Amino acid sequence: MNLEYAQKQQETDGIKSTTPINSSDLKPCRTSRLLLVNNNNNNNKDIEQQYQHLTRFELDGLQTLCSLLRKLKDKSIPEDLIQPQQLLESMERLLIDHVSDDSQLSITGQSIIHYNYNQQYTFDITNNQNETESFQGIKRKNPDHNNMQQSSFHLIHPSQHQYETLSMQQPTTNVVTLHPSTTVLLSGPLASSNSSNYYPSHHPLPPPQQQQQQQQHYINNYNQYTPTKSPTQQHYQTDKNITAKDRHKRVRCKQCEPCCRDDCSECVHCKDMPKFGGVGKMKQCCLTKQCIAPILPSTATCQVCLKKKGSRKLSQLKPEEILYECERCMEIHHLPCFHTAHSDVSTSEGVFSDDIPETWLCPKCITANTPEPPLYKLRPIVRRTLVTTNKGKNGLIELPYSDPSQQQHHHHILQQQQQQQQHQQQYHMYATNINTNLHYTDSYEVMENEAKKRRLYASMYTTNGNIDSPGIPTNPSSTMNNNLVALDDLSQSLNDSDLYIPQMFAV
DNA sequence: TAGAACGTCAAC
DNA sequence: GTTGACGTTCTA
Ligand SMILES: [Zn+2]
Ligand SMILES: [Zn+2]
Ligand SMILES: [Zn+2]
Ligand SMILES: [Zn+2]
Repeated sequence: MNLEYAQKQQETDGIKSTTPINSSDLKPCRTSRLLLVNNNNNNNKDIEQQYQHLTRFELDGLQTLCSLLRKLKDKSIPEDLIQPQQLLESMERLLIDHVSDDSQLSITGQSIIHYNYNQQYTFDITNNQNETESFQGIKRKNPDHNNMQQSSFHLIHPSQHQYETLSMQQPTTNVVTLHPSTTVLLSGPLASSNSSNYYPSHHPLPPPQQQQQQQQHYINNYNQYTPTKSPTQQHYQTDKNITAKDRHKRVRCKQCEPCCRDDCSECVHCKDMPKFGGVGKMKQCCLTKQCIAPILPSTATCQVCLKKKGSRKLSQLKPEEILYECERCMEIHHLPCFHTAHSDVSTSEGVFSDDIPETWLCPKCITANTPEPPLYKLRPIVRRTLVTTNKGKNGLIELPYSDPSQQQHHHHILQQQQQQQQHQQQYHMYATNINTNLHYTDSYEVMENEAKKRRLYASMYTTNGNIDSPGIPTNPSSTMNNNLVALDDLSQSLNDSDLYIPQMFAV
């Protein structure tokens, strides 16, 4: 079977060389860019029974992902991945199963991401008004294996003021959705897997009638969701509504790996700096130390309660104290404040970003179906992060050698962070924006710490270790078909120039 | 349209 | 007040 797939691939002459990017391969659902699997939820049976075709993007991306992971072998395996080999094999089987998929049939307008809501955990927290409310934390992992560094909390049903537990279920089918975004057009393979990973907090299946309407909507408005130009050429109606004033400034996190670097003294921005003999006209930060996790400034203000973010670190904040900026409408809210102000928006749910801290897609914009702005409309610092993750070949950006003492230092910081997080767990079990606080011990880990990568892998399986893969040998060298890996060598294509990106995306 | 320039803001 | 640099406009 692997051979068959490889042969078909040869017919298409590979991903990188000639496979055209067909706009019809783009799926309308643009917030679902993460790799997820169907589960056992009874509510989803009707969906499960339908065969889900994958797009060319999804297949190409998946194949490239498999290819890259194969090459990495035992390196850089996310710690929350229980059975990486089985996962990889499952992905490769998936490729084979879907090799004959029809891209046209993959456009259904229906979400194929589903969750299990069986398990719920309730916590009592105190909100800004010192009133105690019941929240329910969403967890991605099996509680037994869960630690807070890997879990996330997600807002659901704003009107209900609830957080709900989520647990990925073991897949019963190998249906995977990996929706492309416009950033795909800008980047190489796998861009769709890490461009801007949002994970939905709660996604109840709409009633059939609503589903049909939704589907019809996508069909009727397909062009709206299908870029026919490059992202920088697109113009959206919402452009006029969002002015510069709505664009709240972001500042560097001072914690991510690039932030920890020194100025390189060689890039154009460094050369312009007075300290390197320049005249200081450009006033931009060094190209090699551009932050990949820009945060809201301390002056950011909740639109409802008007409280400022203040100088406290994100890790010190209770969940209800964290400000979130919507990537579409640019509004900034505390979650409870959003509930209060928009209790009418109950048909949709917030979706949180794994890429940019303190960022989400607010229920209002989801309900309003606000189109995703083109990349060039994003704030440069945010755009940079999204593009950089793509530009970095699936996040695996090649980083300069750092001496062991430095690594020890960072490791120390990491340990401190973990202790702090454990302390925090005792009070806020679902407060986990930790994933956005990037700390690292080596160059690979820094990228892995970006939750999008980890979740991409981890979401394939549950953490209970009960992975159903009978008959699948685990020895990669003997069972893994190298034909699947033969298409490219991403690490080979990495070089220093990848670290430099044009101003359009760099600044 | 990409890169240069600069007003202005955030951090210190 | 000073420094760094974000977001936008300007320009070739
Ligand atoms: Zn530099
Ligand atoms: Zn940073
Ligand atoms: Zn507020
Ligand atoms: Zn919004």
